[in-house]
Amino acid sequence: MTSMRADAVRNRDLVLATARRAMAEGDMSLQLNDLARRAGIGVGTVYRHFPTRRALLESLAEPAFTALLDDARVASLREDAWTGLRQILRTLLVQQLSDPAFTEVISTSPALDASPDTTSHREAFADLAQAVLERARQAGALRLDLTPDDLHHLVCGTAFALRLTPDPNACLDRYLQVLFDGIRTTA
Amino acid sequence: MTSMRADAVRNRDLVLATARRAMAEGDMSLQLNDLARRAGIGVGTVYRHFPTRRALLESLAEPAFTALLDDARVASLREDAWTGLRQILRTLLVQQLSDPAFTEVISTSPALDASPDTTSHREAFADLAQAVLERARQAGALRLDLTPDDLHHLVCGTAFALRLTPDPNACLDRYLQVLFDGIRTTA
DNA sequence: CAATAAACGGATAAGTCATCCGATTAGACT
DNA sequence: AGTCTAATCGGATGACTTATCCGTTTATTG
Repeated sequence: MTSMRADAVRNRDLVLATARRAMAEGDMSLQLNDLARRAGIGVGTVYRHFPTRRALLESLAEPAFTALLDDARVASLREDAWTGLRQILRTLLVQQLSDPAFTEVISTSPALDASPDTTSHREAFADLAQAVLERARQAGALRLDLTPDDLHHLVCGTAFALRLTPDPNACLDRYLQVLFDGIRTTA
Repeated sequence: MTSMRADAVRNRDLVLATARRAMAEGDMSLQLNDLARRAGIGVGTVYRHFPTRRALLESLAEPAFTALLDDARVASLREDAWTGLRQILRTLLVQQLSDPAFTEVISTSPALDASPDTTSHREAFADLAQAVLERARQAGALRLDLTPDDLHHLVCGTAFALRLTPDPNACLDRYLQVLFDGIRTTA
């Protein structure tokens, strides 16, 4: 079994924790040198664990992805496909509002150099979303000209709109409603 | 009359042209040092005309703003307020798809250090939009819980969604329709 | 407790940002 | 045309950020 050395694990977690703290303080720059200094470890160590800003982002987004998947699994089992779809859309918005790293990962085309974890999370979610979407379509009232990708883009767009807002959480359900009404078939 | 020196005007235009060329080539970084080199003028000259990346962006966005205003004036005079509103929303999307600088300016809260031109353009547009919105509301069928700002955010969100797309122009009218249906009153 | 592969850390080369100020020049005035 | 001067120019430069490399240290294994 090829496991990581204890100090490596410790330092990796330390970087992640420091990065989260920095983001919570409003510093989105995620400068790896700066994180190293803040975490009290060497720059080389940080760069070894996270060769790029992007790699760090994906690791930061990991828990949000897990939460999203858990939620989507529940949602996909709901009796009413529309309710399930709504729940998934809402969770996507909520996660984006609460986690900038997740936002950046989910709002970007799957990168070629993405971590295996990120890729598999994306695929797992895409499958769940597609299933719910399919059921919702069969239940009627979903626009015919919307692909799963379209919906993905539109949700990210709605999250973007919310971020422009002075109080995103206050606007969440209103904007979600606009999106939701928009993806119904027009009479 | 306090006019600019001829060489100053020339160099300013040169920087703008160089920046546009760079953006057309897909380089969004707008590094002022780099632009200076490309334009064949001194760094100091570039920084004098455009102290920040933001100032440059606003100048680049100027023509798009003018086009938007021209269009909005026409739209606001239309018989049918809904048609006018739709036209304005569409133009906002089209301009954002064709001009990244405009996109960045319009998708941002009015900055305190914004140029007078940008500020007055924004205000003029806000007035026109508000008027059309008001008429559309009276014509019925517009959600009651949407402020002009909400609509602004949602349009920028839709533009963001379009940018995630492989072929934004192909999706434009589809996504616009989703937005448009979303802002109607639900039955 | 040695052996060693893995991980550490920080000096540093390369690249970017933005300012400052001596040199230059456009435009006004004679 | 020639002179003056305030406006503009340009690039050397210092501060800052990025990312690598490699000698040193340490966790793990038997």
